[in-house]
Amino acid sequence: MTSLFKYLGKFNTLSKEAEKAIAELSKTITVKKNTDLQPIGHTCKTIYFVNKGVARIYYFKDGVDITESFAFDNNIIARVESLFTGKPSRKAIQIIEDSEIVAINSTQLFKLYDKFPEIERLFRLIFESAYVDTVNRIEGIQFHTAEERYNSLIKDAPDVLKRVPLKYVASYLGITQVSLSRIRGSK
Amino acid sequence: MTSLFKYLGKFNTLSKEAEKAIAELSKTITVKKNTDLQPIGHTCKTIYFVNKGVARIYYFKDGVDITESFAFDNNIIARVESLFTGKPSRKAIQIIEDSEIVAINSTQLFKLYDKFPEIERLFRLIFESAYVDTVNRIEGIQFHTAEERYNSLIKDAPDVLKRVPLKYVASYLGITQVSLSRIRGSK
DNA sequence: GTGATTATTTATCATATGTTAAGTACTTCC
DNA sequence: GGAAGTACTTAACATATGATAAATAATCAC
Repeated sequence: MTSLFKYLGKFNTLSKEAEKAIAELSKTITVKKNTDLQPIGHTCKTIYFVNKGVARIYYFKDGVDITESFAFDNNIIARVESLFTGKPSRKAIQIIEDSEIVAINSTQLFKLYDKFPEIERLFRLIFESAYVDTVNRIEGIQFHTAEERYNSLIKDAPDVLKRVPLKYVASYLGITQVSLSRIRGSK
Repeated sequence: MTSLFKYLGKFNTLSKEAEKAIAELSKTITVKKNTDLQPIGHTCKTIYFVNKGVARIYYFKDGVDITESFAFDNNIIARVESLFTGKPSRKAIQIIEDSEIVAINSTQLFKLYDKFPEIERLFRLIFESAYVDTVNRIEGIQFHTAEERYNSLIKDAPDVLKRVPLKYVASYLGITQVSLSRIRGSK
């Protein structure tokens, strides 16, 4: 769980008591590739930290599997549209390669906010940062061609292409797998 | 400023002292149509609340004016990608019709967070909600045709079309104005 | 109110991406 | 290690949206 606290420390410095409180409601699990951590239709009550491995959030649009986002080593992943609303999520979290994951119980975590303002601040800062990433992503989706999007993925996150099946990358980029192959072929 | 506190009250109940503290660093201004509240290149240090009127966030992509988002009566608008990072924003906020705006000094507001955890919580909840909206918007952009996006805009926010020039709506939907006209014409 | 500017529509042609289908390459599992 | 399934590519055709240009409509300034 060391790397979790190293990650959290980048957002806010925590007291020993706060770290202990978070550790108490977290547990490390190893997960086999292709496993769903949480199924579609379930209300999200867990924030996951990818210690080592890869995960993605996905859902079905007209029967087609769509990847919303990826998380690699040392990053957090959660279905915020359910986590923050309490509504069931239409999305699932899937593990893409054999991974080591820290599962943080969000119901209990949110209860800690009253006792530990430093923890509330920590997660405020984490999700503010994620919010900024999401706002920036809209720009990338809306006003770049698929090829430009693919090129900047190669540049910003070359790991994705090595560790994630292309079919998942395609829907993440907002195109079909066939289009992605065409773009790759034209190089 | 009454409607601002009515809006804030939907997210978190505030003590009188907290309300007073927020009121002290806010000021109501009337702004003429087509005015930029804050120019491009400026680091965002203000959160705006639209008391009455319409505002939008926009930027230039290859010389073309792109609308990122709108805010109507009784809503908040801020360039979060600058507000939360401290970096200069490539975006501007423009007033679209003569409006009454409450400007909240964010530098001072963030300082209140230490003294008033209830204010930190309030804005955490506000931006968590905005984050969820943004995540949901990606889905709309990425996997619906321009026509579907236009139809759901009519349905969810008919005001937009009445109060906002179509050229701004087009880039918000991620298409050119000519395409938007074609879609409207085909009905 | 008239002219000038700005907003919107319509038409034509170009192009990126989608759809379907088939073929090849790679994995997995008994 | 061979069969079966899964992942990826390639090709041909269809279609939505972009680009450019020109026409009309609405708004603004004096």
